[in-house]
Order: sequence, then structure tokens, then C-alpha cells
Amino acid sequence: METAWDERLRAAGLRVTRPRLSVLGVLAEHPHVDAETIATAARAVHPSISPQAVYGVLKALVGGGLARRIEPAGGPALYELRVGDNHHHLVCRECGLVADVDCVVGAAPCLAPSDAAGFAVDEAEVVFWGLCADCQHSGVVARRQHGYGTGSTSSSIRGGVRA
Amino acid sequence: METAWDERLRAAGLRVTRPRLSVLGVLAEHPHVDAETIATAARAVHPSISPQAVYGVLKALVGGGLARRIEPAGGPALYELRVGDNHHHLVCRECGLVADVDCVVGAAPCLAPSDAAGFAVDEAEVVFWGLCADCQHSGVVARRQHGYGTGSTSSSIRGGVRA
DNA sequence: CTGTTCTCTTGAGTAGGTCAAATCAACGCG
DNA sequence: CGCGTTGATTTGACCTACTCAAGAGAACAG
Repeated sequence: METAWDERLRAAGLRVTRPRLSVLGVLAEHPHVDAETIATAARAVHPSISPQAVYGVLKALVGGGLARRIEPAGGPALYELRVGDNHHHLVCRECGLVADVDCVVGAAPCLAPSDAAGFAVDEAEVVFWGLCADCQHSGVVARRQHGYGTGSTSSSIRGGVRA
Repeated sequence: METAWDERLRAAGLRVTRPRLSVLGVLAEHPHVDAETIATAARAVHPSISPQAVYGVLKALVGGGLARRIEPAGGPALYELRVGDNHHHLVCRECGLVADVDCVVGAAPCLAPSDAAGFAVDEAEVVFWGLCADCQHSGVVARRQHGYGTGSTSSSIRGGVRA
């Protein structure tokens, strides 16, 4: 899938650099990943990339509208390339797996709270919490809760299922 | 408002202690506060309370179903006493003010994503992002984004408007 | 009043970021 | 194609929000 990242970067007013292309490559392969995982995976392509560079790149991508940042409670921020289509997320309490869901009730009714209390709402963020198919069959009873894992310096790539 | 916190604590299988009553008192006055602010306010009532005690108390309260924890992206966790009624939140991007909103479309339609992708969903979390009435009139253009404030060791009490 | 058990205090440690200064590379210009 | 400007990356320090562990202290049943 030869995407023209060059053009998209330039269109956003950003320079085309190796670190940025590496990060975009990782994001294209793994729908929902945290910064650390991105750094690890990107290093396979561009070994000299530093963790802070990843943060910088991600901030630039989010700022330029090429990526979106989501922050599920109790875990690190995740990044995805799917932007501008108002979709939401399913998060597994047990393993952290994230899947996309299209907007619940059509276009953007989520943008209309029953009573906005004077707020000018510009975005509605919806997160569905539950157990993914695998974890349901593992007999586990939602241990994850919130709090950072049991010391496992996680770096597992959390693939996401497209809804 | 003389609430029988004693009974509610005991009903949840928790002991009745001074720190717990102090924290409950603060939460009753301020609908959506972070742990640090709770600690500061609680110290006015019970000076010897430690920050860690506050974390412990909050964990106990959440575990016992007396409080709820919400974690808006880009900021510290907030706690509230309103539990068990499936309501959602409006968050101001500028000042962080949080207001409650009742469930958008009646009972719990939020619990039915269009395609659950095999997940067993047990909760739907909805956050509406925008600008509160005050910040709209201040001519500011959403500077907050995410990231911890400009060094101000914040302790401002963020009151919440009941929707 | 006494003992058990839970809770709080104290202190140390951690993940997941942020910010600033200096080096380095992209790319428009001639 | 080389040059300079400007933006990107490296390097390194720092910070917030939170967790865990060990011991002292308080709550409550008997």
C-alpha cells in the first residue's frame, strides 16, 4: 500500500523526514499504538530515532491533522491514522485491545447533548468499555481496572480490529 | 445537607474514619475535583491528612461504589459522588470546567454500538468537548489542548454545574 | 478493655510524558 | 549544485500524577 505520505505531510505544511515516515509506516500497520511501541517498531526501520523524537513527530502529525490521539483512562495515549470520520472506540478492560466503531447513531447526534449547559460543544468522544472476544473466553473477570500493569514493561503491539 | 455518610460507608463494608469523612465532605461541596485539590481542601478540616491517604480513600470510595472516577484526556483524574445514574460529561478545553449531562438518548442506547466486533460491552463513556460559557466570551481560542498547564501548580477548585 | 483487622502515615519509586538548548537536515533560492 | 534559512531531531533535565511497601495507629466486635 504505497501511500503518498510525502504529499500529505507537505500538504499539512510539514517537512518530509525519515523519522516521520517511519512513524507513519508503523501507524499504518498497527491501528492503535502507544508512543513507546511506536518508538520500538520505528527503530527497526530507522535505528537512531529517539523516544522524544517520536513524541515530537506524533505531536506534529496530530497538529497537522494526519493522526489522532486517543487517551483511554488508565493507560498511555494511543495514536491512529483514521481521522476526520467521527468514529469511536471499543476498549477491552482486560488486555487493552482497541477496536473502531462507526458513529453510533448516524452522522453526529453525539454532538447534541440533551442540555449543553451553555457549552459550545465541538466534539463528542465515546468509549465503550467491555471484554474482547478472546478475554471473554479466558474466564478472566476484568482484572485490569485502572492502574498501570503489573510491572510488565509492556511493548506488545496492540492490533485493532476494524469495525 | 446532613448526609449519613457513616451508614453509607458501613453499608459498603468500609470503616468510618476522619479522612474518609473529610474527603466525602469535599466531594459533596465540589462536584468534580482532582485528588490534589481534594487533599488541599480536606486539610482545612483534617490538617494531618496526607496526599497518599487521599489516594487510598478515593480508591476505597470508588471500590465501594460511593464515588466515581473520571479521567478526561490531558488532565488528572476527577472524582464525583454522583454514581449509578449513567450520566456523562461536558469538559471545557480552555479552563477544564466539567459539567454533568444526563444520558443523551434516554436510558442506555449508548450501550449499543452499531457493531460490537465481538466485545461484551458493559459501559459507555461519553465526553463532550467544547468551551464553557465563560471561555466563549473571553475571546480565547482553545489554547489548552492537552499537556499540563504552564507550571502553575494548580489547585483551583473546579466547580461543576449540574445539568 | 482488649485484640484483630483495617486504615493511615511516611517514604521511596515509577510510567508517561513535557520543556529547553544545541546539533542537524530539508528544501527554496540563486 | 552549493548555500543559507528554518524547521526537525537529539540530548538531557525535569515534572506530574500516581503506585507500592512497611510500620504506626485507629475502628469496631467481643
